[in-house]
Amino acid sequence: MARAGLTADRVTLTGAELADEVGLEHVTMSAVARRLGVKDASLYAHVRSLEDLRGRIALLAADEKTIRIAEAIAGRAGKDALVAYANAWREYARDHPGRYTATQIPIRIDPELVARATGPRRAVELTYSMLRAYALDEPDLTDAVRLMRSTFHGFTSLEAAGGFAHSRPAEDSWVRCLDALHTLLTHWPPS
Amino acid sequence: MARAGLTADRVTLTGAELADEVGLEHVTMSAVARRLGVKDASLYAHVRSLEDLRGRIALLAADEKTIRIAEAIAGRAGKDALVAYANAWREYARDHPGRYTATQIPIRIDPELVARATGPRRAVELTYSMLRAYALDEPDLTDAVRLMRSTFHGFTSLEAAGGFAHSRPAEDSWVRCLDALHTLLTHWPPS
DNA sequence: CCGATTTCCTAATAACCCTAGACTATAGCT
DNA sequence: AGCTATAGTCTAGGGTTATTAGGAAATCGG
Repeated sequence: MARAGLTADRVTLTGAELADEVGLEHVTMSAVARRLGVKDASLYAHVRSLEDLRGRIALLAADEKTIRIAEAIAGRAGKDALVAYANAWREYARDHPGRYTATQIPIRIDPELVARATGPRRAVELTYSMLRAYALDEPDLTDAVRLMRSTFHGFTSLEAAGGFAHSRPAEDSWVRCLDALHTLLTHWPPS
Repeated sequence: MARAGLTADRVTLTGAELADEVGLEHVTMSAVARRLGVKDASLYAHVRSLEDLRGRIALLAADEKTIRIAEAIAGRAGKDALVAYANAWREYARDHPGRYTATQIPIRIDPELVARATGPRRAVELTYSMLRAYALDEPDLTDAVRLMRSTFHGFTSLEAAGGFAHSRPAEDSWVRCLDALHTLLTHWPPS
């Protein structure tokens, strides 16, 4: 009986792939086990529970998204950086809808694992870096960071849920929203 | 054996209450049936499936949220309306976290039921109304509507997920973001 | 090569979703 | 009041899932 060579990371990755294909809510222990050619019970040697698995998928997604954004904004500043950041965010959500929804659930897993995960923390730090050229001081900077993150998340989330099924292409609105955010940042604090 | 007096609406409402108390993902047919003092199978006379029930909760939430917003912005215009709208949105999400998350899932239920539901459609229309005083023309108006909705949804969603666990109170950033959006709208289109 | 550990399995329990078919309360009709 | 039709509820049961317990086999450190 050859071993399947499971690890926590492989289980997580399989779950993430499944999430992108069939939606996060259909990621079950059974489905992941089936795809890995293994019995359900075997997964519990690597993952504590289904909720734990979902949390790990969320952390994986946060890491991947952070890396993409970091690459996108490297060597850019100002509006250039803003647009690159936002597009990287949106494209990650498009490319990996299941993983992206995983990032929306409150993480309720092993705190030690969360502490070791650099993704979420670095993601916020990157947002601060991206705004550097706008030269904001605290607490304005934090407010601006939160506005950016809220808008990016809200837009991609509503778009994914089919909220923009109107006539006007979502793409056009997206470009316009980025223009607006740039204008806002250059005139911060709002008068 | 007295009848329990079930209806689709009563089942939906019970599910919604449960969602707010224990989270939407823990709303099960069994749990709803238990709360109603009824067997699981009895629910299927009123609701097609669990997914159908979730969809109905989403529609209920959309209706309720729309009503709250409509009351909030009645008789207001300009920034006054903007702030009232946004606060009503955020407070609904705070008061009914389970129902609010239900509104985020793509609705995949009986199209006839969706067509009869006025909530989601009216919600978008209300956003247009709220922006009336800013006197925008299409397609700028649609872009602005989408930006508003994205930001409101994104902020409340991130806040609910614990994304603003920083030092600065989320409330302060919220107020500042609304200032920013108002400034943006008065200078639209962004230069 | 041996003992310890890890990996994976079988087996079992409990919860859950959902269907089919039987039964019963209620409303309308005569 | 009785009869009938409808609709509301239940019992029974099949299938899936999450999770635990304990056993066997592959792997690894010495």
